[in-house]
Amino acid sequence: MFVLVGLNPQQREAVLHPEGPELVIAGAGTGKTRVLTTRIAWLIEEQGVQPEEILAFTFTNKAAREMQDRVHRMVPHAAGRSWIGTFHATGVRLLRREGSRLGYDRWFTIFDSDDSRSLIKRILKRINADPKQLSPRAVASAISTFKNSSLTPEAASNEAVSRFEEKVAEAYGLYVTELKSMGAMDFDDLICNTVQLLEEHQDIQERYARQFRHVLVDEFQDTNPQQLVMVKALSAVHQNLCAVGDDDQSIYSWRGATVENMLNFEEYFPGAQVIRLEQNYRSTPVVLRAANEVIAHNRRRKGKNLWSDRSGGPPLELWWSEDEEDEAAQVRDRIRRLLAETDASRKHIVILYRTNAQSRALEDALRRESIPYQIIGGTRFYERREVRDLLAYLKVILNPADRVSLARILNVPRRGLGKTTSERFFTELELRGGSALNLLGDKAALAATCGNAPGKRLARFGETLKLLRRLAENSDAAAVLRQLVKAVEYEDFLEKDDPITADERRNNVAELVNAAHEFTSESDDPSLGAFLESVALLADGDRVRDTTDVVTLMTVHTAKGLEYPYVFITGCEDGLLPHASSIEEDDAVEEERRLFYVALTRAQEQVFLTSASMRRRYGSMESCIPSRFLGELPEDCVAEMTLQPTSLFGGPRLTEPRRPRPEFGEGAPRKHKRRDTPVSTDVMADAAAFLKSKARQKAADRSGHGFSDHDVDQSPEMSYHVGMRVEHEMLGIGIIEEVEGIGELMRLTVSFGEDGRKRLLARFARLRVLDSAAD
DNA sequence: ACCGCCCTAATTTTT
DNA sequence: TTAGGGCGGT
Ligand SMILES: Nc1ncnc2c1ncn2[C@@H]1O[C@H](COP(=O)(O)OP(=O)(O)OP(=O)(O)O)[C@@H](O)[C@H]1O
Repeated sequence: MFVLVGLNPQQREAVLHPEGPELVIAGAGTGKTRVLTTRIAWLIEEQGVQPEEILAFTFTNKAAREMQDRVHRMVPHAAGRSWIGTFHATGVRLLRREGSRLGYDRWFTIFDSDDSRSLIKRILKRINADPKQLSPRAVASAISTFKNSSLTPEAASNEAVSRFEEKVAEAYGLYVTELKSMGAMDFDDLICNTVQLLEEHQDIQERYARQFRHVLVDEFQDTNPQQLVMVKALSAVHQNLCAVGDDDQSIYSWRGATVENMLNFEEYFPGAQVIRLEQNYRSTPVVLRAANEVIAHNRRRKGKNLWSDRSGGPPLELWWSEDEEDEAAQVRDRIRRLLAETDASRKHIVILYRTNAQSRALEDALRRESIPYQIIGGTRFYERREVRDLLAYLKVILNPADRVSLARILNVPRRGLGKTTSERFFTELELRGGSALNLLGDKAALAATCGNAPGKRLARFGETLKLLRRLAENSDAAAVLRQLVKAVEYEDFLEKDDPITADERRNNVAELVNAAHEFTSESDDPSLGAFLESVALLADGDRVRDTTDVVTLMTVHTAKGLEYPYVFITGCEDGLLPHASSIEEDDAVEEERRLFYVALTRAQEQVFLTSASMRRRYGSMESCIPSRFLGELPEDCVAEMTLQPTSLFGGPRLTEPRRPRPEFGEGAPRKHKRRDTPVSTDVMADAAAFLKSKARQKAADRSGHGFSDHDVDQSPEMSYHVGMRVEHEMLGIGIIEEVEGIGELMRLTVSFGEDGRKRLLARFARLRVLDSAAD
């Protein structure tokens, strides 16, 4: 059985599992995905299962494509016939076919989160919600939670205990009705409506459950309750479910995923066989030990026993830096050295971070030195304004009932249809019901509701839409898009709108046209609807190119399931990783730790960790402390490459240096030394000795004070710290509550007793230091 | 209806 | 730092 070659006995057992539910629970890099793929090949090749009798769920479309390709390679005649896709893509596929049973058109519109948000915004305005209390964002996430726990608007309304919750429930109700009336589904609907379809229509459920003799799920730890229902329903007849996952890699609980799906597997699927894989094939033992050690700090977990028979491996390198620019320079220099000194090429290197905002500095550093890179995620291509405008047009062309998209394009490019006209038009439209195209074609009605001149302009706009709609009936997506750009003179609009950015935005338009072309030539359904669907379902991970030789940048979340020889984990600071919003809760910190674990276990050869002592946030500098997770790494796995600069404000040193520091002998123990000596000279000297690189110097110079020793201990503005008693000429005596920024930009929040709190620019405040608070 | 100015709030993570 | 909303002038 050729497909089994090279598998270890446990993997083999998992692949060859005969019938009934099976759970493969195993740590990172143990070959779970490989088992899943091989099992599909084996089922088809050896068990006589037809490719279309197989349903497999992956986390991204790219993973699906890869799985499809690999199965294809192992079993050529199976090409493209199995159902392999994400939960969302599979939901869409079922809903396109059977959605009419729920009252949806075959080409229902898929709302992305942005569309949902605009709809919610409109609804909140309509119900006079205070935008300060009810942000569209919060309501959107509440609605998502409702949907994922299959709570209807009525139920939500009944359960509401506060005025606030009532409003949210009200908005939820309107949102659901509006969506339905527009013939649109949001992301959650793609799952929830599928579940509804299967639950309410036995015949459909039975038909598909009978068809799918085998159901397989990758990354099972990150599925949500609705997805579990979907899996159950679709595997109900044959009960052949193979799920693989790793509870230590559950990192999406914030969007409703629950690891309980996996931990209670045997309860949900009685008689399930559980198989564990313990040999890691990906990483060096050093990386593995580091990862194991860190994750062992989580209390809520079923332990694992991961091992590797690879030998040796370089230690994890830990680089302390001054700020994010400095950090980026270190990363860039280290990459240069990797490329020069090892046989690594750029595509073997990934730079990971917790938040997309962190990519900026890294990107700048790489660009300056012309190291080619790709950024995955962040402000995605399909989120650019010009791209979204055009997509909105396409959505309206396909589905004129989509009022959210219609509202977006009504006056883009500007055609004299401003706020007033827009409001009148939509009020009338909602009053009448029916298609927007009907109203746009009714000149008398338009004139009556919006006035003569605006009415004419609306009618003209309607004509354009109708023309394009007719075109779309028998042309492909690319043709429609090209005609659209011409018809609305979109490029002229870009030029007029802002000549400075016009070029770049025109490029984005060209890129979109290009993407449509590519789609139409590659897809077996080149229609507009199919194109819009592919865009809506596109995941960040899908955009990872692994054929071109470039360094890759992405968030840790996006990196799940991938592997790279060299992994840089940047921003290892408390507040970032673990993220500030998770620090309060133990469970949340554990999820952050899993995130760190995921990051570490992406590495095949070596990990590089960076941690900055200051970081720009919202424009002003804030000091950072090292990530608590760094302290959880086994000492002998880590090599510190730079000295840990102490925060200018005497920030705590969470981790002790791991190596004797030749320059400074043993180094005085200063574990808990802080506050009493805000800026100790020897610490500054330590730092100064290390701050040699040009980038560092430059950054320091720009922020108004270099680390050159002469202004270190005299400059008064550097020695403010929280808890200090100070005197102000006018305001009197106060206590410093907060220190933000450095140098000229340093701002202090000082509490002056009865007189309240003041935020002062340290440079101008002329404060006299009375004394420091005792620790 | 449109434009430009100022203010503010916000960045976790994504299908 | 930046995007989006509110406001007031044209
Ligand atoms: N039996 C084996 N022999 C050699 N290499 C293997 C074997 N099984 C898996 N591998 C390799 O180990 C690496 C990790 O495999 P895979 O991605 O399937 O693991 P995983 O358990 O899904 O990891 P993760 O949970 O981190 O996503 C891959 O490069 C794969 O080719």
